[in-house]
Order: sequence, then C-alpha cells, then structure tokens
Amino acid sequence: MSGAGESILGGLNPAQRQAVELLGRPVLVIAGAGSGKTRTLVHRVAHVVELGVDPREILLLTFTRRAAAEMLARARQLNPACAAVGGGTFHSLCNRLLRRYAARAGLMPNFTIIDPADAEHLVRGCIDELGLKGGKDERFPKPRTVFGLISASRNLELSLAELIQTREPHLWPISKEIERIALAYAQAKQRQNQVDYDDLLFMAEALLRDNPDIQDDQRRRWRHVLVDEYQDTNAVQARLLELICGPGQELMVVGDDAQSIYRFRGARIDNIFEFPERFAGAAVVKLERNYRSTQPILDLTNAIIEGAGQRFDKRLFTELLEGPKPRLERPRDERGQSRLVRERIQKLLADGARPEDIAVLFRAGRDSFDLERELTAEHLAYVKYGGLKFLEASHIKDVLAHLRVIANPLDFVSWQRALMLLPGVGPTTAQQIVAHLALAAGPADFGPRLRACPQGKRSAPVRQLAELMDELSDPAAPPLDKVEAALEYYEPFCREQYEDYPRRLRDLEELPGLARAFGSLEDMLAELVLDPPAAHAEEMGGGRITLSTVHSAKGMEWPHVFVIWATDGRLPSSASLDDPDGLEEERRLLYVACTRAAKGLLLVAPRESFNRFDGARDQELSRFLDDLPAAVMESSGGAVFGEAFTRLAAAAAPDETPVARPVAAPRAVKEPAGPKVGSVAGKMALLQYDRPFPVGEMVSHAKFGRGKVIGYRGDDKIMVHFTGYGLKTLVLKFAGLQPAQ
DNA sequence: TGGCTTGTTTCATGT
DNA sequence: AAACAAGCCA
Repeated sequence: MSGAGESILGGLNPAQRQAVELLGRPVLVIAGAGSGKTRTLVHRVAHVVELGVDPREILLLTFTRRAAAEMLARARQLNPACAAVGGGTFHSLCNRLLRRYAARAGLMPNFTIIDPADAEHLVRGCIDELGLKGGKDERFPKPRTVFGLISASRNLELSLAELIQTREPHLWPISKEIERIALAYAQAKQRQNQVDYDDLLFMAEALLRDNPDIQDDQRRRWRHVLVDEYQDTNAVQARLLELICGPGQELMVVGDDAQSIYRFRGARIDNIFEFPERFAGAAVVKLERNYRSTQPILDLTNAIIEGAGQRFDKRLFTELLEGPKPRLERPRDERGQSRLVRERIQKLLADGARPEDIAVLFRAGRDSFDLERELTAEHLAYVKYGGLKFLEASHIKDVLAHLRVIANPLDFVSWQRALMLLPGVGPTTAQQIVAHLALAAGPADFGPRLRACPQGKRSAPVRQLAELMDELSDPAAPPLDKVEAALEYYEPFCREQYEDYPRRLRDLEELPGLARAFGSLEDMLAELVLDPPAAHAEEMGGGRITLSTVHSAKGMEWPHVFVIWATDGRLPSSASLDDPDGLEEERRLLYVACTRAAKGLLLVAPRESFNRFDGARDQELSRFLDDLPAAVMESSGGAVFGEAFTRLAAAAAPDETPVARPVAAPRAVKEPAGPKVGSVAGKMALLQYDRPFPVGEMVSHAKFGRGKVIGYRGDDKIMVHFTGYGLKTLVLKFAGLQPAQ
C-alpha cells in the first residue's frame, strides 16, 4: 500500500500534503484562487480510501452537482474504489434525507421540489386569494419581490418586518399584508406537498435536531466529511454540518474568503472565520502557491483584491513568471465588443488553441446575447452556463408539468399549467377543472375525472389530456416511457405556440436522455430541479467555447479568458452601487473572473451601451479597474491612465453635434458628467504633486530590497513589485523608500 | 364572464 | 423573453 500511497501524495506541495494527511482533528483549508484546492480535496479522498476507509463512508459536499461529479471522476482515476464515495450539494443531501424519513419530517415521500419560478406562481396565487391586488392607482409589489423577501428572510434568518425595514422601506406600510402572504405561501406548499429550496435545508435541520436517532445514524454513516466552497455556505448549512459532524468524525472544509460571491443568497463569510470556534481543535492550513496563472495575471488580481477588506491574509505567488500582461480594450459599443472578442477567439484558434481552452465571462446572463449572435453567425460553437436555465424555459416546464402531476397528484400549480395549454382554457376554467381533479384518489383517477367533468364532456382537447393521463399513470412504466409519451403529446402544442419551435423541440430532445438515468419519476424530477443541465448542452467532446456568468465559472479555469462588460453599471452591477457590502461582493466577483485565467486575460469595456429608454449612454470603465495602477494592465490606447486622460480630453472638447439623445426628461441618473470629470482632474494633480516615485522606476526598501514601482493606490499608498517578495502595497509615509539606481 | 390579443415594461447573480 | 395590463370579442 505504501507504494500507491506515495504516488498519490507525490505530486503535492508541503501545504497540500499537510491538508491531505492531517487526521484526528477538524481542518480548515484557506485556499487561494488556483492553489490546487480541488486537487487537495481529491487527493484527500483517495488518500483515506488507500488507508482503508470504506468509500461509502465518505461524504463530499460541493456547491454544484457538476463540481461533485468532476471531483469524484478525478478521485476515481487515482483509485477506482472512489466511485462509491457519496457526493453532492447540501440540497441534494437534504433531499435524500427528507425522502427517506419523510413521515418524521412531516412530509409525504413523493413531495415535489419547486424552483423560484414555481414559488413565485404560488405567491401570486396567494396574493390573489387574499384579495391584495390593490386598487387602480396603488400598486402591490410583484410576486417576485414578495418571494424575494420571504426567501431572504429565511436565508438571513431575520424577521420579515426587519427585512422590509432595511431592504424595502417603501413597503413598510404593507408589511402586515406581506406577512399574511408568507403564511399563506407556507400553507399552500404544505397542501400541495411541495418543498422549496430553503425548506430542504431547514426541514432537514429540524429532522436531525429533533430526532437524535436519525442524527446518530448520520454521524455513524459518515466517517469522513469534506466540504468545498465553504465561504459560500449560509447559516443553516453551517448548522447542518455541525449536526452531521460530531467528535470522532474527520472533517475538512475548504474555502477562500476572497471568493465569496453568494452574499445575496445568505452566504456568510463568517462561517469560515468561526470554524475554529465551532469545531474545537481545528487546524488551519493555508494554500498560497498559485499553479494556475502567470505572474502578470496575479499582479492584476492581487491589485484588484487589495482594495477589499480581507481578513485571512494570503499572499498568492507563482513560479510561472512568463506571460503577457492582461489587456484592456475599449471598443465603441457592444457590437464592437462582440466583433473584437470573436476576432481574438478566431486568432487564438488559428494559433492552435482548442475551443475548450477559451472562456468568455460576464456578470449577467443577458450580457452575452449580442456575442452569442456574433459567434453563431461565424459558426463558432459554444456552451453557455448561467443565465436562463434549461428548466426555466417555458416549453420544458410545460412538458415537466404533465410528469409532475403524476409524481405528486397534489401539485396544483403544475395542473394549472398543463390545463392552460388547452385551447379555450384560461385561468378560470383551469381552476374549475382543478377543483374536480382535487377529488382524485390518485393518478389513475385523473383520466376518468377529466372525461367526467363538464369541460371534458364538451372539449376534445381535454379528453386528449385524459388519454395522456391514462398512459402516464401506469406505475410499471419506466420514466423514459413517460417522458416520451408526454413529449409526443406536447409536440403539437409547441409547434402551435412558438414561432421558434424547431429550437425548442431540439431542447426537448434532451429530456429522454436525462430520463434514462433514473429509476423513478420522483428521482428524476428532484435531480432535474436541483441541478438543471446547461442550456444547449449538446454532446461534449465536440470542442466548444465556454460562455459563462462569473458565478457559474466559480472553481473553473481556462488558458484564455475574456471578461466582457467590465464597465461601471454592469460589473459592478448598477443594482449594488448604493450598498457598500454589495459593492464589496462585486469586487470579489471581478476577482473571481480574472483569477480563472491561466495564460491570457482580456478585459473588454465598451464605451457606450444602448438601451431603448435612454438611447446611447456613455459607459465608464469598472471602478475596480479604473483606480488600479497603470502598470498591471496594457491597453490599446497606452496605459490605463492614458485612457482616463483621453476621456477627459474628449469631455472637454465640444464634440460634434449632440447625438440624438432623447429630449424627453431623462430619468434621475446618478453620475452627472461634471463631478466625474473633476475627479479625473484631481487624479492628474495627485500624479504630479503627491507621487514621489514615477511608475516603472526602481526603488529600494530596508527589508524587501529592490523593487519596481507598479503604481499607486489612492493618495497615500504605493505598489511595488519586489524581486523575491512579489507585489507589495506600502503606506508611503512609513515605507521609507529610497530611489534605487 | 372569460379568453384571447396587443402593447408595455422590466430584466443580477443560482441551490 | 416573458410577465403584465388593458381592451376586444365570443
């Protein structure tokens, strides 16, 4: 065994090796971006299997199912026995627990899991039911807003009243009504045997907390627990971990506070900081050596994160010194951006890069629409992650609705959806039919009841639906057969309803392939809701460029990365500009985006964007890039600072005819042109008078020796790249720098 | 009355 | 793109 063990540990650096081998106490691994975090987790799994631990007693909790699958595949390569390791997300673990102990959790075992879109439907139903529509003039908040509050209140574990006061103060007068909706929503879920994402966590927590025998059972079941992306867990998830992991079990959590990007969903960076208190005797291991990126890329990312209030101090360093500097390009507009990115991609491909080596990252799903058009026109194949999900597309939901009512006959939301597809059936008629169906004893009863109700007697389409239900309710039929029956039934509706039906029918073709993997309809639906496949995910291996939101790109890396829309208002998103904590998260988001790059990084920030209301609007460079030292980036117009200067000059010069800007009253917009220009001018002054060492010059420091001035941060700090110590930010007043020859 | 059509509005991030 | 409101028609 020692031979194999050696080979597993062989390629690890000392810190990684320590994390892999440390047993007998809880371990917190602080893993900087690209520091071999996944490698460490995978090797630890394989290592303990080598030591003789039964792989079925190992639990690997990750942020997405995709991450779990990838890690387990890698572990299997090290040792085939790792195939039996248990892996998944907190949500999927909770799902399994709740199905197994449904009765004791107060559920029926065939409960359906609803996604936020379903939840909003339910909430809308509750608002109607309570008669809260509001009069002519007064507008009641949208279901989306109300559900957002309900979910936030649960994730942050604050009362609705508190949340409304701080987050949506204008809704304060109707907070009582919102509380009534929240209650009605909870009751509706219970009546319909449904569970939302938040319920999965809280109900599993209650199950473990209130049933010591189940908790013991879990604690005995898992000898080893490993948790990835711990910085993005929320309060319940941390408590669940405490419930599952007692003394005597081996626990390792891995995270990076600089990469926490799910605050909006209740993630607590503090879970990391509190780990040593909550798990007594914990050891902390830091992984600081970066294996992914070249030094020029790290110089940029270190500079970006420098401005954040980081608490676990890490110094990322690498030995990959060679490589081009990250570049910044400022095309005129979105089309220019798309063309530029497309051309650079074609150049990379011509130079021998593979499509799968290239990724384009962005803040929001829609930020890539124009680029997608450009890539499609040039026949460049891509996969897109994030944004609209496969499951959220209405045609997919339509088909699944028919299957969901079979799995859970109480799922009236799905009934409503299925019925409203029929010609002549709108909300009211659907409601009437549902009233008849609610009396059904089970799926086998649906067909007869549909035929017997008044609408069924009159309408041929309703009778067709009845036939489908007869077919679907056969308990012996495998999920695949049911999916195919539902697809066959739905196809004509799809052709009828959607102009772009060929694309949608192609999407639907994915379903049978997914169904094959599952033994029961319930399992299939649950997995599908918890881990929706990426849109247009066609067969792998064909070699496709990746398009991804920054969130979905977490944990991934590519040799060549493009970050598009690096402008103020997109990244940072305009929605977070007035919230300092939200803004901090935007900075980390840009950090995560840039640290995905191994060799090449290109940031693109169009100079203007167009939208229907305001016409063309000038776009400022993202504030996180604007205040960066010039030397960490190259841009086509020279240094970044030159960029700002060009802008200043352009603003001062009376431009051509004031371009067709709508005369209609502009909406109240922040950032009037004046002060912004003023601040740029202020910067120029600083450069001249307050910055004693020119960028690019060599300086010397008592402790760090010789280094090159990379740039300044604000008025009082200087950034210097020291030979042997890497990039440092020093307070000018105290640094005692001397010019060096 | 209820369903359907048309125009308007709005749109992070994701388990 | 899809949800919503308003107005039209059976």
